[in-house]
Amino acid sequence: MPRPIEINRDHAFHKASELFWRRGYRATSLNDLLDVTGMGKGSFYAAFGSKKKLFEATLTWYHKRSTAARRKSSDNHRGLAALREFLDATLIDISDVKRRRGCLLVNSVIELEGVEPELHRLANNYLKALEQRCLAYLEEARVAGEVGADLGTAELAALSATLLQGLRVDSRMGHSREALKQRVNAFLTLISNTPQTNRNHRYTS
Amino acid sequence: MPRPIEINRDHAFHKASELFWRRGYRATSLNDLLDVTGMGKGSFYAAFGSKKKLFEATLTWYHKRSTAARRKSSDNHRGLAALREFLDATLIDISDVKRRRGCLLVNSVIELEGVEPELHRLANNYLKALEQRCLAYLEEARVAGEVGADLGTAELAALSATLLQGLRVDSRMGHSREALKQRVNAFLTLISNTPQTNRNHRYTS
DNA sequence: CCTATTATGGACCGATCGGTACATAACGCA
DNA sequence: TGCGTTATGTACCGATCGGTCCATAATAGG
Repeated sequence: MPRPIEINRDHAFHKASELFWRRGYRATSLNDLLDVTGMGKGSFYAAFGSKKKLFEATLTWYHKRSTAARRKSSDNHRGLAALREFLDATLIDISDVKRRRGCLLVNSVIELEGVEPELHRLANNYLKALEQRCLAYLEEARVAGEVGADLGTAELAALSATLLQGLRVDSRMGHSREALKQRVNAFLTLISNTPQTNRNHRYTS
Repeated sequence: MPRPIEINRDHAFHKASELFWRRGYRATSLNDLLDVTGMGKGSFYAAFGSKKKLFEATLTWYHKRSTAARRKSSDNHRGLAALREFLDATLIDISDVKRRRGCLLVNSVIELEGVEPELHRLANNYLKALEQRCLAYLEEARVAGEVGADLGTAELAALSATLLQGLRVDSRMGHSREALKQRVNAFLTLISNTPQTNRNHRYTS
């Protein structure tokens, strides 16, 4: 009886995420979203409710998508190799130097803190999940004896997550993919298996 | 003859920087700036020209100020100790967990890339200067034999800069000062003097 | 065909944006 | 006192914002 639904939500999320990713939440206007999705205003509000709700849905869509991509590429590895695949998969996402878009989650956390609390919280939660992934890989690596650093696994996971966030800022600064890869390599070299004897001292405070 | 100038530009920069720092460039309206500086609209435009120009001036003011603060605290140290003071001084700036403001330069680079090219470029340049400072300290440390990592000094400086940016994202995410300090300590432990023998392998690609 | 239901896009809304113009108040000096 | 200069606040501007409304187009079943 009714006219069938024509909108492709997945396509809309894809297009919207590109826009939010590159220009941020506030700088992306409703008209921009209409242009890029090809929707009319009526359809847009019928389908998504508001710009804010679309952004929430886009964040979730983005997170699921990139999580699936990373999982796929690191599934066949274990320990440090899996961590490396995990980091590399992230680099692919963020290191397009022409677009300089960084990471939608980091961008959102930075832009929206104190301005859009709910949106900030959502992006923040997704971002924190990454540290847990790092932790899982590092625990495997620790057990396998691949980790030589004289540090707790949780500390290493925290450091990895911070590094990952720094890389996303680097991307936004325009650094090349090679530069980012070099940083990842340096980090992995630092934490990989090294002897524990003869260490001079350990910073504590 | 004339009515004396009452504007305190330094005070205005200070107040404006707090606002831009916490809420970003676009989310800070002209009225917000007028409220916080106590200026009238006429005085504001006579003194600063536009919101954009005020932001540029505020960025520069902020950079000079924080550079001076860091220089002061690391001037009496050399090598790795100086790097540590440098990182700690940055933490003091960004790790107020109640305000979660992160770093004005990083926030601006993220928010304004692709939206306000000139402002982005300005913040980007100031941010890149930090890597040079890290490099200088690390070169001193290398000569003094304090660096044990099997990596080039430039690679370490790049990694330090990336870590520093990651810490600023952490701040925006609401991590506590202690959590940030732990990450700094972990990093310094990683790069400080360790034996070079027996290293398994080195990541290259 | 006709009818019911939904998608569509433009007209329109009030609010807010950054910025300008200007009349007025406050002040130092002669 | 009066003059010259500057600060101040408000009225106002056009543009744009997110969001609502509604007349119209499109498409299914009867």
